[in-house]
Amino acid sequence: MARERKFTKEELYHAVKHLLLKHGYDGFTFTVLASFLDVSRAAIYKYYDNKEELISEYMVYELIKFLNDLKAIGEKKTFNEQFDALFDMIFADLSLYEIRAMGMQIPIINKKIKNNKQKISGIIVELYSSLQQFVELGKEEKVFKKDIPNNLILGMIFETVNIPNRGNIPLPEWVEMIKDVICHGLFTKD
Amino acid sequence: MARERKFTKEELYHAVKHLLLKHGYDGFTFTVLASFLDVSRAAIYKYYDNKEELISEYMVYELIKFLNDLKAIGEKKTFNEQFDALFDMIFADLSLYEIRAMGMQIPIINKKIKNNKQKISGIIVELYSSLQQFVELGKEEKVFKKDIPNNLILGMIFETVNIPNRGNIPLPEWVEMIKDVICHGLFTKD
DNA sequence: ATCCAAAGTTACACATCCGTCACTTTTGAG
DNA sequence: CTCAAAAGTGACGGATGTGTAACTTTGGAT
Repeated sequence: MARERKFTKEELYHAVKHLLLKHGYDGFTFTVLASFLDVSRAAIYKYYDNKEELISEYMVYELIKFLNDLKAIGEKKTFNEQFDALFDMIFADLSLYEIRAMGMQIPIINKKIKNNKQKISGIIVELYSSLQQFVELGKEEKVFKKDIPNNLILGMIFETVNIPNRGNIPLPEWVEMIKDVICHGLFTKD
Repeated sequence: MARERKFTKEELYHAVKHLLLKHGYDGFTFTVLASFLDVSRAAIYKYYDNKEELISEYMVYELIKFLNDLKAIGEKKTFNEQFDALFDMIFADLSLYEIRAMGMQIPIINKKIKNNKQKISGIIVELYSSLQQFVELGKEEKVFKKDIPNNLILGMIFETVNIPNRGNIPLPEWVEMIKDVICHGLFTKD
C-alpha cells in the first residue's frame, strides 16, 4: 500500500555512524546524510524532525546492542574468562567511544529527544551496574585489590582503550600488553 | 600614536580557552568571541583572518607554556621526584587535553595556519622526546619494566587523566590512587 | 482500472556564520 | 592644533544549514 523505501533503518544507522565518525557531531547534517544515502534532504524529514532526534535514536539502538553483548559476558563462568572477554569486547570496536562522547552533546530541544536521552542514561546505568557486579566478583575472588574504588577499576579499563598505538603493534599483542600493565602495573616488583 | 586596545593578548587567549571549552571547536565563532570580549566582530578581523588562525596561534602559546613546565621537571634529581612532579603537572589542568584534541581538527586553509600547525607538531615532538628521556631514565633505574614499550607507558599516564572521578574523591587522594594503580596494577600480588 | 496513502522531490523563507569594505573614533608625535 | 596611524564599528553579500509546504511518484488493496 506504499512506495518502496530507498533505505532501510539498518542502512540509515550505518550511514549515521559512518558520517558521525567522519564529520563529527556538528559536521553531521541532513544535507550530508541525504547525499550519502542518495536521497533528497526532505525525505529524511519524513521520519525525523531534526538530527538530534535521529542521532539520539541511533544511540539508543547502538547502546542496546552493546549492553546485550556485555550481558553475554556475564554468562561465562570463571572471572578470568570474563575479564578476557571484556577486554576483547572493548577493543572490538574502538569507534564506539567516540560515538558515545558525541551522544553527550545532543541538546534537548523537544520531548522525543528528552525521552531518548533518558533511555540512553538508563542503558548506561544498566551497563554500569552490570560492570559493577563484574568488579565485585573480581574482588570476592581476591583478584582485584579491595581498596581500589570500583569506578577507578572500570575507568582504567575503559580509558586505556584510547591509548594511541604508535608503532602499530598488532592488535591482539597490544591488547595483551595493556591488560598486563593494568593487572600488574608499570613497575618492576623489586 | 594609536587608540587604546579594548583587550590584551592575554585576555584574548583566556577568552579563547574559556569559549573553546564551553562551546567546542565548531561552536566557537567570532560572533561568540566578540560578544564575550564586548567588541564588534570586525575588530577581531583586524588581528586574525579567521578562527583557524587565532586558535592555532593560541595553541602554540599554550603548548609552549606546557613544554616549559615540563622542562622544569627534568631538572629534579631523582626519578621518583620527577615521577611525582609529572603526575601533579598532568592533573594540574585537565582542560588542556580537551584543548589539545581540538587543535587536531584545525583545517589547514592557508600558509599561516600551516606554519602554526607545524610549530605545534614541533612542540609536541619536543614534548614527546622529553618524556621519552624520562621513561628511559625510569627503565635504567629499573623502576619501569623494560619490556613495556615507551609509548604504552606514556599512554597509560596521559590517558588515566580522563578517568571520571565519580564519587568526587579529593584530587590529591585521587591522583595518589591512580598513580598507585599505574605503578602496581589492579591485581593482588598472589 | 482506479484510488489513496506512503515515499520522495523541488522550492522557498528563515537563520547564522563568514569575510570585507567604507566609515568613525582615539591618541600621540610633530 | 592638526593629522595620520591604529583601533573600532556597522552594514552588506555570499554561503550553508534548517524546517516546511506543495507537489509528484509508486504500488498494493479494492
